[in-house]
Amino acid sequence: MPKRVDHRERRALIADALMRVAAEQGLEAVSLRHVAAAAEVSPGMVQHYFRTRDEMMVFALAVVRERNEARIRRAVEALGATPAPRALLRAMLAELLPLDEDRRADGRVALAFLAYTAVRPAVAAALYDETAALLTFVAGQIAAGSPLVAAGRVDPERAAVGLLAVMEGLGIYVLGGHYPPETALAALDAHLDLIFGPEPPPGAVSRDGSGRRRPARR
Amino acid sequence: MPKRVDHRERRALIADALMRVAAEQGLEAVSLRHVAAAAEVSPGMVQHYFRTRDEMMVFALAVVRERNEARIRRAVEALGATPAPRALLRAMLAELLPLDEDRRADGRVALAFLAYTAVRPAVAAALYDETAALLTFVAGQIAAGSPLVAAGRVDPERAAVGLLAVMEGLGIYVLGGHYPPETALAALDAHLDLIFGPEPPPGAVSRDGSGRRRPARR
DNA sequence: CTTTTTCCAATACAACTGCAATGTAAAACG
DNA sequence: CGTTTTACATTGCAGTTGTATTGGAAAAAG
Repeated sequence: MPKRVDHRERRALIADALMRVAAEQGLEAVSLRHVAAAAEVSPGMVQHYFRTRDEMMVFALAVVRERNEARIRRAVEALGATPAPRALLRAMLAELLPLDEDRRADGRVALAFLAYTAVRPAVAAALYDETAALLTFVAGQIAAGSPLVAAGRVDPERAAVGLLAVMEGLGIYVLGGHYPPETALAALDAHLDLIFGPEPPPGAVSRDGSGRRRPARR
Repeated sequence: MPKRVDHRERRALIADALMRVAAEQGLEAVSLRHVAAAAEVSPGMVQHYFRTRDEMMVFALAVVRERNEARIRRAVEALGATPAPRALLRAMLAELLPLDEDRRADGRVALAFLAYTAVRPAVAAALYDETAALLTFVAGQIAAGSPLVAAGRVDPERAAVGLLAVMEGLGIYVLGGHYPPETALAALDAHLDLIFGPEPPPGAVSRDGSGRRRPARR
């Protein structure tokens, strides 16, 4: 056997360059030569690891998903064991919002892929599982943490759909520059207020570390 | 003066073809020749009315905005005079969701433009005003219609941001095929339930024609 | 009629695209 | 050592892109 290189490392290097190109100029600018230039390698090398452009796209989409997953995991683990459901959800969803430049860049790519998969149903299927998994997790947290569920005022699954939609929508508005990050966070907290109901009466012990109930205006 | 044709009509014809191309194959497939073929005219004619591709894009973006605006207007006017705020919002937002094939097609184009403008900040500014106007309108309806506002449990502006985000996010999930339309509608209704609070006690007259509180599961 | 102005068609061109084919260097194996 | 297999680099090619240019047809104005 001849010269051996770490295949995964090379692909990661290229995918990284691809992400930069896509974040800066959009997915339509992702071409063999552009990516090669961004990665500072020869076009031939890119072609060696990705025989076709579609192959590159599929891999890049997987990278986007992995990054999101890693973000979620990190945010959740940072909370320690047995965090309060509301704090958990808040940390998780806030982590997925494009609140700094890194996440903005990833968000632009993710948005581009959303549009990309909208006209390529075959590729879109790769995203179903992620959403479904996230959905049942969020629904579980709501069911476990919101007193309004027992009162029959909140349906966990429907609320989870809405909560994820809020996150997604806020992300898009922030990416588009319609809202500043603080507004998005405020809206997210307000929505969590709605789902988890008013604060318990004074005297009760609150284990919720995140949700001050009336943050300063704007 | 020579041969005279209706300039606006021609541009509308071309824009219509452009929308079809964009809806079926994505914005990146929108080229002079593709659009010309879809409109069944010569490429030269397209070039005569849109000297550059960017000019075409800008016009198409305006078309998308106009269609949305027209949809909103129609939905609102269909409710007659002085509709209940909640019913008004529900009709408006439901109209903006991609629930049938026409709206799905428009939605795909709108989504593509979202990604498009995300890497072209100059063009994105055209969308600010629309969101801002919609936002203040929605906030006003919430302030006028939700008893929770007076109780200090709901901040109209924040709730409006969240409500629009829910709509946007649900639209994206539906477009991506993650949820069927009914799930999106159910989540929208559930969210309106949260904002507008529980139904008034029996005996009070409800003028809300749309929001049954517990629609059948799935 | 002629002139003038608009509408549009056709063509040309340089730049780019994805992809295939070919060539070369080097490292592991026998 | 040589052989073989992998890793890349280079080049070529057909197709598409946006845009400029050119030319002609047709209609209104004189």
